[in-house]
Amino acid sequence: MGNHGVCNKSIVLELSLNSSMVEHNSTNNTNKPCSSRLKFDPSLTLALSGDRDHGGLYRQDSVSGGGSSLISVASVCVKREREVKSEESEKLISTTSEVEEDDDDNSVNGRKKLRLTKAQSVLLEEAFKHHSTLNPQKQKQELARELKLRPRQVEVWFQNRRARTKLKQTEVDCEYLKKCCEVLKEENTRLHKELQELKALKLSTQPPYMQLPAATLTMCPSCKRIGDTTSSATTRPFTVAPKPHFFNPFSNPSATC
DNA sequence: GAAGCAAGGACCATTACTTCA
DNA sequence: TTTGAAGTAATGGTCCTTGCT
Repeated sequence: MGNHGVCNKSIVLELSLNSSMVEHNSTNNTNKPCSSRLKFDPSLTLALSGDRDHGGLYRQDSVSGGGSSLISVASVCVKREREVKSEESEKLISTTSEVEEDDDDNSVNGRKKLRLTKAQSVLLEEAFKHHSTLNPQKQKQELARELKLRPRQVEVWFQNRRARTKLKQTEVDCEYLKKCCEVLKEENTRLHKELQELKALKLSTQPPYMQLPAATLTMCPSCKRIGDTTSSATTRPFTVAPKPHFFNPFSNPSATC
């Protein structure tokens, strides 16, 4: 009953901005790596399952005007038919009767979970180390025969294994980003502190007449001058800087203060 | 060559079952 | 013995590519 999926969504959203996100080396070069899909459509990764009814078959429904359920059910039936056919052929390939007995049990509640043996898991892991995807098809068939499993089971195992790998990597990346964030926060705090100190130092070293409210006397960061002291120094010692020299921190977002 | 369609494969989110503390 | 959490096999949906017509 794990809520891995939900957690994963938020993590993926965070990491979609991170170019270091693990690209699954899709040995099947026909398919795009998953990250390419996630990266540019974070809303998709956040969508709940109910929000996903907008593509493929469902889109066709809206065109035809019929209820989406009708078409989707029909398509599921077609798909199921296809799967049954492939499973039938797979059964012919399968050399063990063990699996077929399980299938009979399945008819009771629709799904019974097979636990892979240690040896099977080890062999699958070994295969996964070599290639994270089953390519070509022959490999799946061979592996299935070797493990005395159905090809579909091998396929599913690889899918789940890839998902697990990705989840682990995502968690690692997430930890790394958290650490980065902490470091940046500390750096930010340090810089703010430093700035305050510099400001205080500046005020204490200025002659008393310079210690006027900032609104009346402001230093221009570009020319480092306070007002126009050269021209009017004799008559008016203190003047507010002319407009171009008046520093407005709000119109200059790059300024730290 | 372009368009439409079906099949197949990969990925994803989710479900449901098993195991274990 | 019960229960909740974690692990994981299995399912269903979507998207994309490929091959055929």
